[in-house]
Amino acid sequence: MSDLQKLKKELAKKNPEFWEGYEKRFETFKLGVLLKQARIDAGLTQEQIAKKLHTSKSVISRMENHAKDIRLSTLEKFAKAVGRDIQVALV
Amino acid sequence: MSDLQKLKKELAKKNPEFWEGYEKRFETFKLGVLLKQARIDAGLTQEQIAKKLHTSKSVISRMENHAKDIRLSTLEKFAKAVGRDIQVALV
DNA sequence: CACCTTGTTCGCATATATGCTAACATTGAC
DNA sequence: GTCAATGTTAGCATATATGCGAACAAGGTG
Repeated sequence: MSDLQKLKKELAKKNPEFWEGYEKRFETFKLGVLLKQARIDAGLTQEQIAKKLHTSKSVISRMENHAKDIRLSTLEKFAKAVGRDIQVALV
Repeated sequence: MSDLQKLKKELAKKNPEFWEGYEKRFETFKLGVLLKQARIDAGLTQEQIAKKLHTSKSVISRMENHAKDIRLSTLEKFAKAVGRDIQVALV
């Protein structure tokens, strides 16, 4: 077991409610960062993307911050708006 | 001939009108094939996966046949059940 | 200071995926 | 032929993402 795993386990014991669902939040975080970075790389603001997709900036913000349970079709729309495409793989 | 080509041919034979608007459905089709192949590679039936995920086989069948608007969390559950994980990239 | 841009969050209505059961088709074994 | 295993589809109820407007916060600029 790695040191990180040991630390997690120890902390989970001391403070269960925080570590409940930790991994899930991390995945969300990662994908959100990916989306945000793609948008910034494209040189666009949330509002500009919103306009491209005929929606509002609040929708874009939510996508970047709560991306875990996003639908593939929604993710694809975002990708197109920043001039990219999505690729899904089972690894 | 690739498996995909074989499958296409088989489907075309069974259901000629399937090819109306084929391109529109191709993305869905591809992901469905990916899921099905992953399941078969893992040596599992739809019902066995259903049991792992505490759900029913009809749900699994629908995932493999209408995968376009699947949620990432749902896709991830499927992946775990076949001993894999998902990877999403913007390309 | 006021003002503007950008981004976030909340509440609500709507759209759609998900989960279930039952019926049905197909294939293979006997 | 019957039977069992596997997969597909349809209808319905429920869960949840999506879309929207408004309010709010932070940062920059005059």
